[in-house]
This record gives sequence, structure tokens and C-alpha cells, in this order.
Amino acid sequence: MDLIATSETQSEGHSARRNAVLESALALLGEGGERALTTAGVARAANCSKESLYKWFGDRDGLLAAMITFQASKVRAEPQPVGATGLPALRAQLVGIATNLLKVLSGDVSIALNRLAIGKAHRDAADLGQLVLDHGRRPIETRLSALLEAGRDAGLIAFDDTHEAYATLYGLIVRDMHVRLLLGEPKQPFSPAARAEQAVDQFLRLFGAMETTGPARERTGSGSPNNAPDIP
Amino acid sequence: MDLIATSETQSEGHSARRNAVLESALALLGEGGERALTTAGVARAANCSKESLYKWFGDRDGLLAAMITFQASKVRAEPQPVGATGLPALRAQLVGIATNLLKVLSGDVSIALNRLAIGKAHRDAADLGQLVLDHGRRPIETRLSALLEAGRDAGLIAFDDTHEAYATLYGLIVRDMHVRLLLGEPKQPFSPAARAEQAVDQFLRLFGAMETTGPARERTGSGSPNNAPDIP
DNA sequence: CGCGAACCGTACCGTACGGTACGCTGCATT
DNA sequence: AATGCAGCGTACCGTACGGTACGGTTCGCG
Repeated sequence: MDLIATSETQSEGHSARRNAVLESALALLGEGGERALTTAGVARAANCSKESLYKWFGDRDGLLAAMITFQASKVRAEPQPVGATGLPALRAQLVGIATNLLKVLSGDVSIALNRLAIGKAHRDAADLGQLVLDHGRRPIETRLSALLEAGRDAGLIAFDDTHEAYATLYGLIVRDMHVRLLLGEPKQPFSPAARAEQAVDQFLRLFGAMETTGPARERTGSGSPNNAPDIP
Repeated sequence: MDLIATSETQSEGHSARRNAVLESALALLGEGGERALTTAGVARAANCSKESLYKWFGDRDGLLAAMITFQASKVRAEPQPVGATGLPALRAQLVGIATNLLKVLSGDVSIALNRLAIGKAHRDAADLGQLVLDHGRRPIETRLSALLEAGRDAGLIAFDDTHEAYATLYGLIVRDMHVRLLLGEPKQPFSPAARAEQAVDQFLRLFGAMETTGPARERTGSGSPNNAPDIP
């Protein structure tokens, strides 16, 4: 389960070979689903021996875990210009992240990996699901949350609970696209950028500090989940 | 794959026995995940023979498909009072459906079934995923869409594209709760009703025909996904 | 009472796949 | 050149599970 350090002084080539194998495995998974991801199949596709697979990854689950972290490492956040401030800048940043999120979630390997993790979520492995959550969701939540709080500190948006605000934004962006894709619905063409802008604008309408006219009517409305909201 | 009519004149008892078996299978799946759902295991749990299983469901996939439709049939929409009109009534109806949706999606069997369908989504069976989509999502979309359009006809809310409005509402309600649950994140306690009210209120803020002051500023903002929205 | 249908329980078969063992090859270091 | 090591390819093993076959039992009907 734990990624055994096959060799303490892991030379560059060592790791490179591993990554090449992981790449093959991801490709295999992407096109054939879990069924295609047999140890023999991976070995064949990567031109390596099963024995080497077990030496490097210890276990089939170890291989899967390595695939997840490897894939996640390829999607690492590209540093974004944090210079300009103001609402347009905030909006642009949010839209950028949202667009990226939509593209990533729609990716074939991401879908396949999520399917894999979900299929084995209950009672198995070192919970690949947790791994996906840690390496996929958490970074995005961190980035978005930081951005949201920066926006709040700048007086551009208003909310009580950062996590709540983040979750709302996430819902506006992704909707149920992810689950539908996971369930195998053929992905229908759409513009991630346009959808991202739309979602961010909706979010800003809900959480913007300056409403159309007058102060925000419901600043805490989406804070703690309490009943009896103020819509009569 | 296709649900073979085992007997044209399926007597009540026949179907009852089948349903009992499906119940056992669902229980088994709910507690043990897919791994526990072996034909032998189901037969043992249901006190029937494997041979009967194959006679009734034709196939393991047939059993899975039957489980999905059976479970869906148990969640059929309870007819709701469509009497009163006006915004409070609309809001109450939406909140009701949203609450129900959240409860259903959080259910153990629902989660297990979705995991199952997702695990086999790519290239397998008669696409259990499609089945889940058809029997799980579509009814909710139908109900919500009808309600939304009724609200629009009554001048309470405004939108161009019904599907867009529905998708936004869905996102606000469910957020990424579903995927997180599917990935195995322990379900943290929350009040479905409160979350439903919160989501519906947010939706009404976005799509309500009567804004705080003056006419809606962005009535078509969430219609067709076009770029260049009106926030400068 | 006799018969047949449905069905339970179990034993059985074939296969697919995770995991291991072994022999051989090519490269690097001395 | 000799030696050792990493790794490839393949053969092999055990098991788990989908699917089938068979004997025994119950129940309803003529």
C-alpha cells in the first residue's frame, strides 16, 4: 500500500521508467476501463515484466495509488498572476480556476481514475477514494478558498463560512456533470470557459458585497444552514 | 441483458419472490459493496438457488439491472399537493423535492448502486449507468422542470432554458456531496431540509422574476451559455 | 394418489487474474 | 574480460467467481 521506496538513492532514470509505466497504465485505463487494467496487461503495454511491477509498486493497489498521485502531479496548479486586484481581477481568477476544473474533470483519464476509485471505495485498498479526494479535490478547495477569502478581505464578496461559499461555487460550476460523466453519459460538447464564466457570475450575484442597489439583503443567507430564511 | 420476461403471466407471488430476492441483494450490496454481491452470496442470503437466480434474471448483469429498477421503483415520487400557487407554494414544492433528493442520494443503497453502475460504466452490461440515469435522474429532472416551468408561467421566476435552470438548481442543491460520498468520504451529519431551503433560496435569488428592487438585472444571464456576460 | 413443475442445495467446470519463480539478456563497473 | 545487477519474458500456481448440471423436496392440480 505504502509506496515502498524501491531504492533509497532513486536515480532519475529509475523514476523516469516508473513514470513511463504509469503513463502506459493510465493510457490503458483510459481506453479500456478497469477491466483492461490487469497486471499482465500493464506489463505488456509498458514492455516490462510483472515482476518489476510488483517490485516497484508492491501490489496492484500500490500501482493504482501511484497512478492517482502521478496523474494528480501532472495537473498541479500552474502559478497564476496574483497581481491585479479588484472585482474584475477576482472574477478572472475564479473563471480561470473554474475553467481548468471543468476541463480536468472532463478528461478521460480523470474520469477513468475516478471510476476506479469509486468502484473500490467501500472496504478496499488504502481507500483510493481518499487519495483522489486528497490529491484532486483538496488542492482545488485550497486554491478557491484562498481566493475567496482574499476577495472577502478586499471587500468584494461577503460570506461567513468559507467552506459553504466554496461548496456553493463548486456546485454552480460542476453541477451534476461529473456524476453524469462517471455514469457513462456521452460527453456533450460545451464550452468550459463559458460555463465557468456563467457560474462565477452567478456566484458573484449571490455573494457579491455590492448588490445592484443598496446593501446586500441576505449576506448571511448562505452562511450557516438555518431554516426560516427571509424570503416570505 | 434485457430483462427477460421469465413468465408472461407473472403471477403476484412470482414477482413477490423476485422482489424479496432483490431486497436481499440490495441489503448485501449495501453492507458489503460490490465484492459481497456474488451470485452464490445472493443465493445464500435470499435462500434460493443460483439456478433460480439465473432463471429469473438471466445473468449477473440482469440481476444488477433488476436491482436498479427495483430500487428506483421504491423511490417513486409521492404525489404532491399541486394546489396552492404563488411564490411560497413554489418555494415549498421545490424545497420538498430538494430535500427528498438529498435524502435519496445520501442513502446507503443508492450510494452502493451508483458505485456499482459507475464501476461498470465503461463498456459493460447494458450500461447500468444509463439505467441509473434513466430511473434516477430523469424523473427528478422531469418533476423539477415541470415545477420550474409552472413557476415561470406564473411569472414567479424567469429563465430561457429550462434545462439550464434545472441544472443550476441541481448544482446548488447537491454540490459535490454526491461524488464525495461515492468516493467514500464519511458522510458528515447535515440537515437535508436546511440545505434544501438554502439552495432553493439561492436559486430564487438568481432566477426570481422580482428582484429586491427593480426588474431583474440579468434575466438571461443563465440562459444560453454565451461569453461576455454583463458584469464589467 | 400420481404427476409434473418450480425450486432449493450443492457439487462441479472453466476461466481470468493476482501474485511468484525462473531463466535469459544487456549494461555498468572494476 | 569477468562479475553482478536490474529487468524482460514467460511459465506457473492458487483462488475466486460466473455459470451449469443434478438430485431431492415441496406444492398444486387432475
